[in-house]
Amino acid sequence: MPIFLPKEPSRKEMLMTAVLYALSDEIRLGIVRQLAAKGEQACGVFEVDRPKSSLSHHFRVLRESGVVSTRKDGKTLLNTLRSEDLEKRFPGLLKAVLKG
Amino acid sequence: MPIFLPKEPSRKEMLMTAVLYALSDEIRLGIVRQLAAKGEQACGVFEVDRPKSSLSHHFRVLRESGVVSTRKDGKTLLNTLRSEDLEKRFPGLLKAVLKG
DNA sequence: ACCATAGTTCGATTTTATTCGAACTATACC
DNA sequence: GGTATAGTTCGAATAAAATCGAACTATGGT
Repeated sequence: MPIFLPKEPSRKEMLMTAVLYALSDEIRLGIVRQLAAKGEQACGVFEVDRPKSSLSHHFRVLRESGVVSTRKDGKTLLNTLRSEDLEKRFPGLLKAVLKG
Repeated sequence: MPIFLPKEPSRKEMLMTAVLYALSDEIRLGIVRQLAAKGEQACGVFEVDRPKSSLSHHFRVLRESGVVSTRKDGKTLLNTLRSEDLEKRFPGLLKAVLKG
């Protein structure tokens, strides 16, 4: 089977509850904060006390909710925060979450 | 056993992840929206397609995270959104959630 | 071709949440 | 005291999430 990155929802498809749920976990929130601080990052750079299969699960939750976008770049997957989409869809939300 | 309303966290004790989690459920988010729109409300006025034991569970999650405060008034429990505490602790968050 | 690296997917297990009925507490009213 | 109302608590069942190792895909380098 080929690798399928789960389809990322369009801006309009983003659900408030799904976004809040994705952000309601310490690990995922940590990832989001780091993406906000450092910009595009590969999955592997996150120092999380979990095996990569677990990390991969958390990235999937972030992607499926629309919080993070992922693109392939050679051997690695580069993740970005969908700040602009989030801001358009849920104005002020991401900023408030990142502040806290 | 006496009825214990779970202790509501102080402003400082509120956790971002717990608040986001509490808000990440359609039923609870509906309750929060209605409280925001109509102010203090008894548990019973919410028209939710769930038995009262389930509703009670959702109110508990809202209370324990700090989103809602509950006071007794005779026979009923009156719930309020802790808007001010939330705004102080997580500026902009509640407003952004209610907009979406 | 071979090996290493990056990350996903699968499958099984464990943990955590939700759900609901039934029993309970507390208050109000007659 | 008895009855009704409001909502909680308990306990058990179900559902959903998280966790992790092992197998896998894809790419890059030698």
